Amino acid sequence: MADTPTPRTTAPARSQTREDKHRETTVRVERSAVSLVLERGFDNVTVDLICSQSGISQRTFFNYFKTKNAAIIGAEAPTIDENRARAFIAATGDDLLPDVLTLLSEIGPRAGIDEQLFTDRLRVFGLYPELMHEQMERMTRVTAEITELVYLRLSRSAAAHSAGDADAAFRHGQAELLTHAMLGVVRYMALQWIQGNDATVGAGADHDKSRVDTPTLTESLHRTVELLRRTLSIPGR
Amino acid sequence: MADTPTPRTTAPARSQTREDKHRETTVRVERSAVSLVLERGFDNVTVDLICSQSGISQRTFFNYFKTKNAAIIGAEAPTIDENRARAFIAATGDDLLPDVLTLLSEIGPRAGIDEQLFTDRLRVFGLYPELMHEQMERMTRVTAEITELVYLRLSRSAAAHSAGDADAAFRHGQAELLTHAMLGVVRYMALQWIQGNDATVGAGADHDKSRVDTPTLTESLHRTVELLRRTLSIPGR
DNA sequence: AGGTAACTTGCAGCAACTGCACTTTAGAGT
DNA sequence: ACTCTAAAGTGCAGTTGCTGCAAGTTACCT
Repeated sequence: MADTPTPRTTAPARSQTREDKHRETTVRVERSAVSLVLERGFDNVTVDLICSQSGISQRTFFNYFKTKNAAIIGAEAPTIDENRARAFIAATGDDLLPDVLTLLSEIGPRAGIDEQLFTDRLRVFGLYPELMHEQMERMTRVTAEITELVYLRLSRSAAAHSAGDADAAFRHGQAELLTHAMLGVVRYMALQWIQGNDATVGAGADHDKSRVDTPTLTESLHRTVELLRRTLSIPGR
Repeated sequence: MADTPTPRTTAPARSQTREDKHRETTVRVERSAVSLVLERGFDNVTVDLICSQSGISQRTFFNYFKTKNAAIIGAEAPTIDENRARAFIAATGDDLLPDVLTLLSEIGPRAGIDEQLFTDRLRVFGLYPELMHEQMERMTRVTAEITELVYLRLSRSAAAHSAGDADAAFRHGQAELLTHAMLGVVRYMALQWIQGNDATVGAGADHDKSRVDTPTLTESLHRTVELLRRTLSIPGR
């Protein structure tokens, strides 16, 4: 993404460039939205409330976010990191499943995201499943891209012994199927993770807002992959 | 719920029992909604329009359906058929994957549904993915039940050589994971199917509303299972 | 300093949805 | 057949999410 290409002619240490301001208000509003939902419940939070809390007009709110929910679950549309995508295709063909999972789980939590906001949002997801579903739905928007990547990877590892059109079509089907199945697994992971987080939150007293032992994405990823491996060996016997 | 236990004292061939009427108007409104969306586009169909078309007041509409979308995608909450559930658990442990898939794909299209309405709705799903997502989301509501069933099935086939608590927990994890993964596969199937249907619809002229060669649920199910089998043998090598 | 385009905002309005109070009607008892 | 009651249908008023338009305000460039 190259965060600040600064195409401006003069690019000194300006105090408040336009984009900075935009990002700033975006996160400010999102924080307001999330914390308001947490403390008053979804139904008792109106857009107007979020607005006054964030110091913007309602009209501006809807310039920033398409919907009220978008402010809560996050404005940024989930996308795939170019580099990771490249790495994914280039990797050796053996550990496909875990690789796909990794790729998928990395489109959710974006890089430089506000830590507090992130965990709060997670708690919101735990409380209001519909919102999480919406988030998952947004993730499925990139299904096509993922499928393409999986297809490329499959083609790479199979290049040696098959190159017919039929095979290509077949592999495309595989890619699609695999992607959807793995998306389901990601959903499982997300649920597990949220549950785990909720538990630790519940266990620790209110004052303990410091970092508890969050299971780490990589950890639960490994666990899931292992479980998946052991599970999938069953049906074929 | 044993569809017509008729707890009434007098249960002769009454012309229009209360429930009959309710079901009747329900389907009437749903038909109006779906066909209106098809001919005018989602955004150009208001609840008021659907109401006047169906001869009910708006207030009544919202007594029948929770939301506008509910009228379009169908009011009936997807549930699992008791008998099928029983059969699923009782089945031999070998063909788990296809069985789960079958079970899942049968919670969508309900038994005695209006044929025309069904296919029209499918076309709507093709046109407006958000609606299909909503439908899928409703399906995921029964995740817990499915998971339980899968768990029971797993336990049955594994009963011989393991009964520890740890094993039970493990199997529960498996069940959950499997359910979510298979839900993803169902999503894949649904998409494939809709695509196929759209194609045939596009090919046939407008007047040809008779039954074309719809791929049949069982057919595409078999194909999917086969593909799944062949695909899953890859990652483990 | 001045100008232009982007950002912000108020306002007016539509559509989804809800609570409340009232009428209508189906179904049970007599 | 008549009544009585509870359920179902309806009108109305109000809230909330969201949009278009026409201004005002601000940032940035020359």
